[in-house]
Amino acid sequence: MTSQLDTVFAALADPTRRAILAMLLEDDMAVTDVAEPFEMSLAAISKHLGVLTASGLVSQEKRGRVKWCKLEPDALREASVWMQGFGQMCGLDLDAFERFLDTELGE
Amino acid sequence: MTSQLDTVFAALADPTRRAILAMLLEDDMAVTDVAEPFEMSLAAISKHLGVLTASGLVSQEKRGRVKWCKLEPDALREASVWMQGFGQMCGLDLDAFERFLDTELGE
DNA sequence: GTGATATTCAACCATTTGGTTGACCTTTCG
DNA sequence: CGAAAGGTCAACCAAATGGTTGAATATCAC
Repeated sequence: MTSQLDTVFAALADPTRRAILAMLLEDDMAVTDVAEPFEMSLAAISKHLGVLTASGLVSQEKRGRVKWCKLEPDALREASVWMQGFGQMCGLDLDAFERFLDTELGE
Repeated sequence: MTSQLDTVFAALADPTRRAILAMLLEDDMAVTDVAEPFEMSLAAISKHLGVLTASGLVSQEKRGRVKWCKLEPDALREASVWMQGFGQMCGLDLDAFERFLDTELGE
C-alpha cells in the first residue's frame, strides 16, 4: 500500500528529476529534448520520466514517434497539503487551505 | 553535492518517517516512545530518526540515558519554497495565497 | 556492584535505485 | 525500399535503503 505521498516525495528527492520538472514548467517536451541538457544516457532519463509519470507528476502522450511529456502540477497538491501541517503554517486550517487550492487550481 | 532538498524529500518519502514527524508535532519524545506504536524493532526506528536528523527535520539531544527528539519545522522551508515555486508558475495566485494565510493565521 | 533501561553499533540480508550498454520496435524521411 | 530518429526494454552493475538480529555502551536505580 504505497501511497501517493510516498511516490511523489520520492520522485522529488532526486535533483535530476526536479530539474526535469522545472524544464517542463516552461513547456511540454519530447523525451529526447528533456534528455538533451543532461550528461547521462537517454535510457536513464527515460527511467526518470517513468518515475515521474508513476508518481503522477508528469503525464506522457505518444504522437507519432514522439512521446510528449507534460507537467501535472495537481499531483503536488496532496504533498503540499501534507507539508502545510508543519513549519510556519502550523495551526493552519487545512480544510480552508484545501478549498483555497481548489479555487486557485481550478477543478 | 547532495542538497538539502534531496535529503528532506527523501526523508519525507517514507510513511514511517512521516508518522514520526506527525507524532513529534505534538511534543518532543524519547526514542523508545517514538518506537512504541510501530511494529518494527527499536533499531529500525533509531535508523529512521537518524535519517530525519541528517535531513535536519529532527534534532536529538541526549539528557541522561534518554535521547530526546524534537521537530525542526524550519527544515521544511526550502522544500516548501521549492514546491511553492511550482504553484506560482502554474498560475496559482500568490497574492490570494498570502491573503489566505493572513486570514488563516490571524492578523 | 548488579541489574534493568535507553540507545546505538555491527553484521547481515533482500530489495530498490540510478546508472550503463546493446538490442529492439516504431515512425518518419529521402 | 532503406536508413535515421525517437524511445523503450533487458540485462547487468554498484550503491543505497529498510529491515533484522545480537552484542556493546551508557546511565539510572537498588
